[in-house]
Amino acid sequence: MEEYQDHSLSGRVFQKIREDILNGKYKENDELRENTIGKELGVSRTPVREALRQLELEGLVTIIPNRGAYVTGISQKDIWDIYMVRSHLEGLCARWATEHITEKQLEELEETLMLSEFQMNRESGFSVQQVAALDGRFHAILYEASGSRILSHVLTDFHNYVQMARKSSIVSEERARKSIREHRQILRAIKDRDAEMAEQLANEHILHVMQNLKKQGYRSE
Amino acid sequence: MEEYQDHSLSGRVFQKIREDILNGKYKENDELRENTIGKELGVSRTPVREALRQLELEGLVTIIPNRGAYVTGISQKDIWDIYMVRSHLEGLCARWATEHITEKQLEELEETLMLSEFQMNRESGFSVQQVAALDGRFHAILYEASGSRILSHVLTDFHNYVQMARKSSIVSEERARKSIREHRQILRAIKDRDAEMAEQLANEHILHVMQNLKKQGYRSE
DNA sequence: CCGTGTATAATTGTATACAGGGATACAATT
DNA sequence: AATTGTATCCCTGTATACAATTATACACGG
Repeated sequence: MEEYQDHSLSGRVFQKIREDILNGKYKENDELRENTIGKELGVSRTPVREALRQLELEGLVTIIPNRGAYVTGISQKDIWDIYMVRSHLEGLCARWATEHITEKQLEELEETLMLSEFQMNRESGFSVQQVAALDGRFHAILYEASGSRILSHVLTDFHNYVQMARKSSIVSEERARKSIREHRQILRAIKDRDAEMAEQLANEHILHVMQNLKKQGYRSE
Repeated sequence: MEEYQDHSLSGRVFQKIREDILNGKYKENDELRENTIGKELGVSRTPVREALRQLELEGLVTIIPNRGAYVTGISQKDIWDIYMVRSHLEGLCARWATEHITEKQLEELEETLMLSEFQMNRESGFSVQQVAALDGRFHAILYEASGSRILSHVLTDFHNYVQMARKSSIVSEERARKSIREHRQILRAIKDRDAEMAEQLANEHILHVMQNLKKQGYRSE
């Protein structure tokens, strides 16, 4: 989708700065000087500027004209808010997906889910990385299946946000298993063409993820 | 909020191109050449580039590396989708606003609403421009009052989208009156600290706006 | 000692220059 | 005639240069 970013310098700079903000290298209110960042990354100011302007639009950076760019950061409350918003929208997404999903997408969901279940049952234990990637994939397919560019766009954005920001938080095995079971239920509802049920399940699924995060005592820094 | 844009050239270019996409000057799949646009606006390529990169993030433009920027546009379905998403989120927003609103914000809402009602009762007829502006203001205050940067951000974005895109559509006097009555009800629910009611009313409000638009036979081009 | 004003440095804003990739047109070959 | 190769032009990607604005330091006056 946005893979093109890898090909352009500004794209890579964009991703790098974004990462550095979300994982805390740049902290709240830090000043992001174009020259400094450029030298650090071995590029000129131009790509850095373009990246900063994009980050400004995403809300991660605040630009004061003729003054500079400052890290806005993303607070713990922001994370909770995103989960609340997501819970509503993932519900809507599951509903629409139920109505628009293609056979191919159903298969992809099934495959992703089976891989997840397989990962969880490996004797040698499961790879957190792998499970997280599969989780992301499951949701991404669902977004796509909603048939709504708009909805998909905003959900993908939010997903990225929390995905990166919660990397530090530990995912318990118990929660991982439960999460996959919930995915399974959602998929079943979609296959049954029960939009109402899919919506409710997806809605609750996000709330559960959030509750788990809260229980684990997530802290932003 | 984003008024700074007015001060920088790239900001103005950004707004200009965005406007020209939303009001149809640039049509779907049109190629946006940096040089051409730059010459049209009397600026160099640099601000144009920055603007295009930002628009790409907003989803209005698609950039193919080493090829160019193309208008993605916003279809009629996109508009409906936005209204559906908004209806969910405005509900959530009203709920949170009920819990977080300040006295000052309550007063601002009241004032905005009274001005709207005044506009509608003028003997010389009402100014569509004015009423639309007040409508926007009412919602903006509500977004702010939610106390959620995240929610406010996404709702503002969507509001701008449809605001600009539906400029062509005619707003009936009947609908305008009804809309203001609905605002009045929402405000009452918030004042009563009835979050449940506020959520439901705000939710329905957006759906009504959408239904009205549909009835008027909105067409994208 | 504090505030104000001015000069200077640093940083952003914009334009231009240069390098590289892709499209098009035309020629050559099959 | 069709397809492929190649040269050229145009456009984008990046760097650099120049202009404008803001921050900093220091001197001067109160």
